[in-house]
Amino acid sequence: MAALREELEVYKLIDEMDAEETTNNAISPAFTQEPELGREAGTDEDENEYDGDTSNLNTIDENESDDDDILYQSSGVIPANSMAPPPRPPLYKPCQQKPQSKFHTPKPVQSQRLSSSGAAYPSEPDILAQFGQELGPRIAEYVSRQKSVDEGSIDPKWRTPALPAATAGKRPILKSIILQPDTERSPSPNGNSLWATEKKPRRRRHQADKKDEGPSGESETVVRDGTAISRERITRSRVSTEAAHQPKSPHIDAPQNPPQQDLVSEGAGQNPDDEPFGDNETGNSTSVEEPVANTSHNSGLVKRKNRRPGLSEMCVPRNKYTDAEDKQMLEWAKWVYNDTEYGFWGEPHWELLSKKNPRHSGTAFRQRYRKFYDRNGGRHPFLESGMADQDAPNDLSVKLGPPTDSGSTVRAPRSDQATEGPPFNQHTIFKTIMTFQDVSKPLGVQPIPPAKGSSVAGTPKLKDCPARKRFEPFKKIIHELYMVERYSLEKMMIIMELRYAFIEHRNQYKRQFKIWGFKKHGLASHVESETLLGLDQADGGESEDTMPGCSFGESAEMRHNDWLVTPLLSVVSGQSATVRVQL
DNA sequence: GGGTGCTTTTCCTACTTTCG
DNA sequence: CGAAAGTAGGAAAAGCACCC
Repeated sequence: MAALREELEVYKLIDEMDAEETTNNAISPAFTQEPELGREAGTDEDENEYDGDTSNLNTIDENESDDDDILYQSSGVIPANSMAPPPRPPLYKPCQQKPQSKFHTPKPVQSQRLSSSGAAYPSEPDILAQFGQELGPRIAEYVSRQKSVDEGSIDPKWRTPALPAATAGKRPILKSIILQPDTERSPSPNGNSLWATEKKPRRRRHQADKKDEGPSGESETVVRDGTAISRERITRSRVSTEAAHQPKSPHIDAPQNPPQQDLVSEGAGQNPDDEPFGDNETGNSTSVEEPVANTSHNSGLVKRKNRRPGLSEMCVPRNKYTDAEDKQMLEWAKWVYNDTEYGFWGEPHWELLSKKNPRHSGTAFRQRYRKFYDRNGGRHPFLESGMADQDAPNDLSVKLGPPTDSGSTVRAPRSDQATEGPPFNQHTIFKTIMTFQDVSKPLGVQPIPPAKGSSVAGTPKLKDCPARKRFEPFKKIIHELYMVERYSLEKMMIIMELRYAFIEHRNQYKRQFKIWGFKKHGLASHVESETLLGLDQADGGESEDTMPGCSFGESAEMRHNDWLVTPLLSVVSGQSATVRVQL
């Protein structure tokens, strides 16, 4: 009992201290200490959970919260010395005293207990009788507080939602999900929780909504109306407006298969102004005769057919793949597969294909082919059925080809691709494409394995500006640091972060280096980067396509000024580096 | 440390379907 | 019939892992 009194005294002190704190800052302490509460609760839970003998828990409950344990010990229901480890640290009290915290979530088990039975808490006379006039009122007050924070008497719609994480991993699922709501929760006129997200009528697309809005959607509109042409794919593609208005074939009843549409509707009548294999660089004798795209048009925008509110009148036409392009791509894949040492799924030869047909990027070609590949049951379309079996091996050791010049080996196709796809007996590309349309399963049904390095857990959010735009103001600075001063990437990243608050992922730097041609390996690369930089300087040192809405704040302005590399560089590099760079 | 490949996510669009 | 909602596709961005 002496230990109990001592413990309660400590509680009192903490309570008083806490009361003072909560008047000024009620959220922060609760927020920071909440996890500790959960952790301790879980520990206790484990202790009780595997005790195996719940008879000692008497009538109240075997469910466990820290306060309950304290109360139980205090009430003598459970001998204090039976709890391991005794004595309990008095650290829990502040947590218990902060139920008003916004982050506090009542434990479902508590709610169940308290709400289901009015005798869950000892009555005040019982407490007084048990603890006497000295400690009894305090404990009664404590119990009263506990009752007050219990949401059992609160309308369900006003209750805070339970946090799954509060119970996951620490508490047995059964204990956390057994809510038995129908035992006590009174029906509400509208039982929906006020904390739940508002259910709005489904709108078409949130992006479209943003366009309807003012400032936030302004940049979008500007991009679409004004600078859309500057987008890389547009400038590169020079999309044919004629292609954008291709009449649909009336007998096409598979709207979800653009290749089929393209195949039928766009197969002829285009200007042969682009010979995919014109330079015969591939050495492929079966060159595609049909043109790939009409690149004579320089208008990147077409009038929107069904203009909706918030959308500009002009739009960028979809850069559809024509059947000729599909043919070209498949021929290209066949050639790469059979006659080259390129890594089949590697970027180089797809980029080369993109150079031949700039209407689509190399990545786009690869993705396009990937879909064909998937729809074909994980087989290359250009292979006969017999060969296809070799192409979709379960053995990962089987490779598609010899190592590439760069040393990278050709990867085997994904072994988990369906190997029982539809038979693929047609040899011609035309029939090949048509065969794809016969695949019963849509593309989405095809098994697509998660990437090894999938970032599903941390969903990447595209920033307001593409990386190219973000990097552009710092190009010269980065060049100076990375190429001239020869700082390592890591050090340069630190410098950029500390000095310019410019934080980018390491790979983003690498990617940008590749775009800019910044390579440290070899003098030629260095010269190349210098040349590239010089070209930009010829443009006035400004990026020609500064995206509206991309604000870099003061950091961006620094590119216009002389900047003196501060001793920070010396700190980072360990060398004397006071460099003045005229930008 | 630097470079590259592979994959997924996200954005934006066209097209189709549904509904008042 | 028109607008809204739904769906699929093209492309870029981004992260991770691997190799040199």
